[in-house]
Amino acid sequence: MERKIIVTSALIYANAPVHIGHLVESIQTDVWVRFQKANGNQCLYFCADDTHGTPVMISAKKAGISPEQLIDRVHSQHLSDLKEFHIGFDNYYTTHSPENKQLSELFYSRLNEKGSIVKREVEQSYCPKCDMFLPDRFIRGTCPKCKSENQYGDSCDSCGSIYQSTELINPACATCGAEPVRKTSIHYFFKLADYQNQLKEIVSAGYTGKSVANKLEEWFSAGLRDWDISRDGPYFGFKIPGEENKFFYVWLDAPIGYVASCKNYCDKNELDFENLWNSGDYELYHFIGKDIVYFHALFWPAMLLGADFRVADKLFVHGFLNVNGKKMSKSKGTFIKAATYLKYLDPEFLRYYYAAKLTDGIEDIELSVDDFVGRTNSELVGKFANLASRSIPMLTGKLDSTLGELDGDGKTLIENLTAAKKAIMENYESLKFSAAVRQINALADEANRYVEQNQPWAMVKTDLEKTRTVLTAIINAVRILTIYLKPILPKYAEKVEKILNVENLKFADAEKLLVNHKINKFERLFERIDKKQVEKMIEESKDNCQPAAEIKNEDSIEPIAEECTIDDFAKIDMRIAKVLKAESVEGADKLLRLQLDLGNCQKEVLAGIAKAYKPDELVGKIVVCLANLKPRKMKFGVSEGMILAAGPGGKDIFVLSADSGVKPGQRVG
RNA sequence: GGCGGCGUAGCUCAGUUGGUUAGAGCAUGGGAUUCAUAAGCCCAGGGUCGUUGGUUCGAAUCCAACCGCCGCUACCA
Repeated sequence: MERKIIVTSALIYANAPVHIGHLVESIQTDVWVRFQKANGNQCLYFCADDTHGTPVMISAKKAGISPEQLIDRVHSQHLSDLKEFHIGFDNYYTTHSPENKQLSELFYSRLNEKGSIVKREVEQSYCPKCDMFLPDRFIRGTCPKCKSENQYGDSCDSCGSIYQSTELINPACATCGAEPVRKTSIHYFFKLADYQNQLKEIVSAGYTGKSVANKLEEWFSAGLRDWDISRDGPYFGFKIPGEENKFFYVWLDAPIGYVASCKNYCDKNELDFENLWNSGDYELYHFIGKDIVYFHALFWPAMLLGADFRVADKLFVHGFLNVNGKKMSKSKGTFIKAATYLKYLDPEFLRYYYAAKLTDGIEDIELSVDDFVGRTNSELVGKFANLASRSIPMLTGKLDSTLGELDGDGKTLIENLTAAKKAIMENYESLKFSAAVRQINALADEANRYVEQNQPWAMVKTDLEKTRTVLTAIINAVRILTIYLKPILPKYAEKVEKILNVENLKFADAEKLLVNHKINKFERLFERIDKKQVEKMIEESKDNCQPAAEIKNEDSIEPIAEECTIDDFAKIDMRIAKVLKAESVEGADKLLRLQLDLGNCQKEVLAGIAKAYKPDELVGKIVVCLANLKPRKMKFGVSEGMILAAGPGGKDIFVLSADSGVKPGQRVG
């Protein structure tokens, strides 16, 4: 009987590009979804970008664009990267959507009606200059334990200790450098403890695997605390109904994004959302990493329960990715972006490698570069692709491209292959992909041994029809192995289907035989990895690993600022100035020291334009100077004003000038 | 400090309820081949299964302590 299944993988945060760590989960989920589909089940895969919160807001500010522009751009990058890895979403949406807003408000109002929301005053760090509350990650300072400088507000990278941001020595706002103050505000809290008993029931009914359930047991016995679900503005997110400057915390609307993505899909395809999500007709599973178990095993099901939505049947939790025995590292070049990988290597190699490593457990998985290269070349290329390559061209070249029938030995081989189907499918179903890959490899070994024992290359010289019989067995083996690998290698499977002149192989086809059938010309299925490609990829990752938002983009247009009056403008005294002298500043690579003639006075200005202009180019030039700017003491001297310029930065800075005729000292207005 | 997890060949990992000489792939060495993407086949070396005790006829497997790594959490049991 056909199963109906809805699957989600964790939403990807819109602050950075997709990297090979994200891909563990995308690939795990996609393989499982493709397995379900190839097994004749209906399976829908929903995901989205997680777009709200302070980090997105600040990244957008840094890039000089609006958060909406940032998340739009990142959304298309994410989706195209993931699609290149053949992640077959049925819908990849965004949390910044009307559906998500409406659902977030619905969840909130239902939770509120149940009395699960309370208000309470909290005291937090606040940056008076940026005019906003600061999450711990946006406070930097000296670690109170080991005195390392420039550490995050919650923990120290250097000694690993955990502390409160108030304990930091010399705390500073990460964006502007100002010292944060403590400030109180009313926050909304979700009373998680109200749902403790229901959550315990869900867990004991098998919501998670055993090791995660143990972890949850710890949390239960420690007691469930209220969860702070509001943030004060400015905050990029959804406004809390009835509030002017309060927003839902990003983690409130993020998981609702699963539901919103489903809703959006239903609306687009004229399906009944209630039936899909709430009726119980569909099995419902979330794939997540172990870092977000707390949210998905406690907050999220509690929210669903409180808002009268259906809770998922199971949580599938995986571990982290390590590369060469260590956490992914930007300095080592192992923090590899999906886009960088794609420049050098075939996405199916990574799919295969991850599948070969993934189990149903929460252990971290290890990507060892040497192992990756070795395994890809020996298994994917040497066993699977080569099995096709050593049989199919012989049939097309010497035997009219036509398969014959099987003899006794051939039948034995094929029966062994089909007999393994059940166990392989069970391993796919229970997320033991590594076991499935092992089994499939053993079958490929058997098929390669069969080739060796029958020596079609010798036989073809003496007995063509017997050779056809042998090749028919081998090519049927190729076909069955392809079926087994198809969830992992969809593109490879497509190529094989084309060569074998068959359509859309499914698991049900493993019992069928392809006999007396004409096939197409062979094409190479994979190219082996040259280790140099991997080295280049790692080399490139060493430099090129800035978050997407920090990459300057020339055509990004900053949104127009808040309205101001003519009086506001009058405060700003801009004057025409002539550059009398320009010199580089020793020890500073971005600054030039300019001597400006302002008609009745001169000013010395330090301008950050050294990357764009040489000193000589500026001498004699007419520029616009902000003349009444408070002088600022800098490391290299006092700057008495600033000159106006535009552009994204670096080499692309353009100093404003004026048409001929103006005189130094004239006011701009 | 507390709780949890992990520790099997140079590397990546299997090892089902305790049961013959602990397995696979990669890497290494040798051999026979040559259809194939320097692929495939056969053979070999390589492990005190973190350490030490215990339970048992029998332990990689169960128990305890310790060591090492990782995670959560913290002066509160």
